[in-house]
Amino acid sequence: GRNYVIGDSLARFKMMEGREVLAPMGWDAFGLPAENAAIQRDIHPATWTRDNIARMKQQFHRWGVVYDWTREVTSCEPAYYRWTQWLFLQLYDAGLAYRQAASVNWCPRDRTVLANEQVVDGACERCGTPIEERHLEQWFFRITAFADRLLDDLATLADWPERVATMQRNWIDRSEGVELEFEIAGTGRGVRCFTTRPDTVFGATFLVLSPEHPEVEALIAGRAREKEMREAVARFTAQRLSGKARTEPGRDGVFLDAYAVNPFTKENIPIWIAPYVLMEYGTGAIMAVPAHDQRDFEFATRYGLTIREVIRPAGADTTLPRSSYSGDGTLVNSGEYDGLAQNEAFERIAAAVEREGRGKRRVNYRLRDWLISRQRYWGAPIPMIHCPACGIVPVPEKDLPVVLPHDVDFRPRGDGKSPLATSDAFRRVACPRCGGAAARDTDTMDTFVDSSWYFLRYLGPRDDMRAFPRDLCDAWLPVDQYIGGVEHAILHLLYARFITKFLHARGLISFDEPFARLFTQGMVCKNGVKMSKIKGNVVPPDTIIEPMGADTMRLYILFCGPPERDIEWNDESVEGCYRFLNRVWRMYEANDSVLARPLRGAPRPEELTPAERNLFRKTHQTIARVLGDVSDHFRFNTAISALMELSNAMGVFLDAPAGGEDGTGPHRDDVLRFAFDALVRLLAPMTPHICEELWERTGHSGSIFRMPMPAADPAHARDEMFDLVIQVNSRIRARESVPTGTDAEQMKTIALANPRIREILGDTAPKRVVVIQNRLVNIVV
RNA sequence: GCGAGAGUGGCGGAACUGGCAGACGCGCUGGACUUAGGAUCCAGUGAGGCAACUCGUGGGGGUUCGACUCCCCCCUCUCGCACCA
Repeated sequence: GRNYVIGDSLARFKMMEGREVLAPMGWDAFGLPAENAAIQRDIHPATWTRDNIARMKQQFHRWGVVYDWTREVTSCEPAYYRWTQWLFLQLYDAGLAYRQAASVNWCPRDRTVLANEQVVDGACERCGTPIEERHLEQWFFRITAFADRLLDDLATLADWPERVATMQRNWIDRSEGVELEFEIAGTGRGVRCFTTRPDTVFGATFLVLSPEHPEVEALIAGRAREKEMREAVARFTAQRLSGKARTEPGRDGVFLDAYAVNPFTKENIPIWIAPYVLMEYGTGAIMAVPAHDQRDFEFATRYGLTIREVIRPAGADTTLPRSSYSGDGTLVNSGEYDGLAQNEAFERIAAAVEREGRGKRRVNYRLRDWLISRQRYWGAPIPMIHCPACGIVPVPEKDLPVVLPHDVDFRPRGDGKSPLATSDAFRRVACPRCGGAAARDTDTMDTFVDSSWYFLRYLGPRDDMRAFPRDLCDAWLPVDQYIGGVEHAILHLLYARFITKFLHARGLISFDEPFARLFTQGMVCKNGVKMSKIKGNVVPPDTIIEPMGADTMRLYILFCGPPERDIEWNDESVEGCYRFLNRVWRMYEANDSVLARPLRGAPRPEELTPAERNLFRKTHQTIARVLGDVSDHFRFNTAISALMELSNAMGVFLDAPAGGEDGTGPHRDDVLRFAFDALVRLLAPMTPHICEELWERTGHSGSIFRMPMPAADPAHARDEMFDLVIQVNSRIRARESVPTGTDAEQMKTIALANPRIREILGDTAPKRVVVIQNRLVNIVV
């Protein structure tokens, strides 16, 4: 709920600052969590989802969180997913949606495939079940075509948290290098290796292939140690599937009794297989340079393979290193390249490789294409048709949406097929191309497809002619302020960026990033752990709202810490917020005869008594602080403490006698009205209910949220006097009240004349006197 | 291992550009009003001395008249990535 409270308070605040605010809400309603919950309760996912939406809407209402409900979108409604399907067709048309047999992540419990991004530590992100590997035909989106732009444009997202940008950078993980072919001695075949360090090629003293590398079979077959080698391959594969290889990185390996030729040294170098080389990355084979790669070094050490130093750090004359060296240096033992700086050698060797046709420069990414098909019921059907005559045929745009049938056995099956496959009514279709009998694709799309474009739909939520109105999107988007949790750092936020870039590249929108500013709020914890239903440590909002009101809950959430940090829930601190709101209310009640009439014209400071001027000034100071804290940095916590200070100052003011030295004068009521008016307006975005009520009771008509924020006048916020701190050798020895703006020379005189200071100094002459205007004097002796 | 963030009273947290450390709130102590207080109000509240003063922002160095803030080294915690060639 923290997310919504921050967002709502900010939206209300920006409105009162005079901004045009669009705060919409949508339901990412398809997907596994809803579907699993529904299956568990034996009800239809549609029913479960509808009830949940109703419940959450009611929650928002109770919290005082308002959205523009005329723009509500729901991803599981045909009116929405029709356009998700349209998006699929756009990608297909552009050649960016393709079907491929691939070894995929299969969750045996959810009975579906998962995207790489949804696999955490070898287990299903949702249910924690270890994933299995399956070989299936699946739909992919070619996100890798945008890898460079997704990576490079992170630099333009200045208002994104560094943390999130870094996570995306790591995820995409671009590396530049060379793909180089090594000939297998005596066969005429070759093995291609990707390396980011072509400059170390003279130090490549062996090759390592992934156990799944296609060349392995040919190398093993018919060899003397064939049986031993096959067993090793099986063992390595088992290790990888069990996830052991991830958690216990080892340096196991087996020599294949075969050699390759290093194209630069012309030596025969042994070929090994080892599980530390991954088939999924690069070419599934590496040239091992033990002197300059720690993994290769450990491997070579274990099996007694040659370690040849080819990069020497400046100023050092090491021979064989005790560990690998991956830093800068110049080349040695590298023939004609000896003496070159490492980066120079990179270029020269890469050029030589290309010239001689042994390979080419290449860029590799860790990012893989996005696997989007799911063998589950609760999702948008993939708008494709399989025709025995024509092959794969897209559903014509005019036939969208492909409606998800309601009456289907929606439980997942174990055979790798979608529940939709059981529905003949759904599956059977005439081929749009030849008219013959054909079958619909029965998989559904990953929910992250639904949520990758929803922000466009907010500009035309009921439009049934197009997915989004371009003119409005160009005017309003990208989203000015996105507020969410870090958990979306790579999944949702990367996909949404990809789709936006795709639509931009296709000329359908004129911006190419979806979210200009991103704010990731911290988690709410209790007893040190994240509040979650699974942990069972959730404080139900109603236990706060029932006795103390929604405003108290909102205020506490905003007050208890900076919004980007995690907060620790504390029941007792909540009551402090409740007390504050009660104090404000009682202050109104005790002065209702004064406050019932609104202020007409701000008080003029020159007509006020000192006590009145104090409160008047404090009010201006508070306005400045609150506007500054909230507007730029969402620092509601310090804004609220400023408002508490103002309320405390008003308490003191109300206790002041009429007349006299410290008393109030004829303008008392106006000063009080001015302060109370500011307090209520500044507080309103955070605690809307009580402030709206107070606004009405203090003689105003119309909603407070149609009113502007009060403005701070720096001239009126300025303190008349300040505490001059007098230090001797940087230790505070005295202080004196002095008019603001007293010049440096005067400050020095005052400090040196201070009796306490004279006593301390005696007849020692100051060596130096440091004066900081409006702050302090430091006398160095 | 790599990357990001954090470390301040009993607790959550303040401190602008290097200038009064601990704002604001919680808790605690004492008092007032009360049949009562878990309501409200007042006072106090970093530690030691109980005065003058001294010590205090994870630890150790440094720069400076002056460091929570800047620089170097180290420790701890949280999060993310992790055999990416």
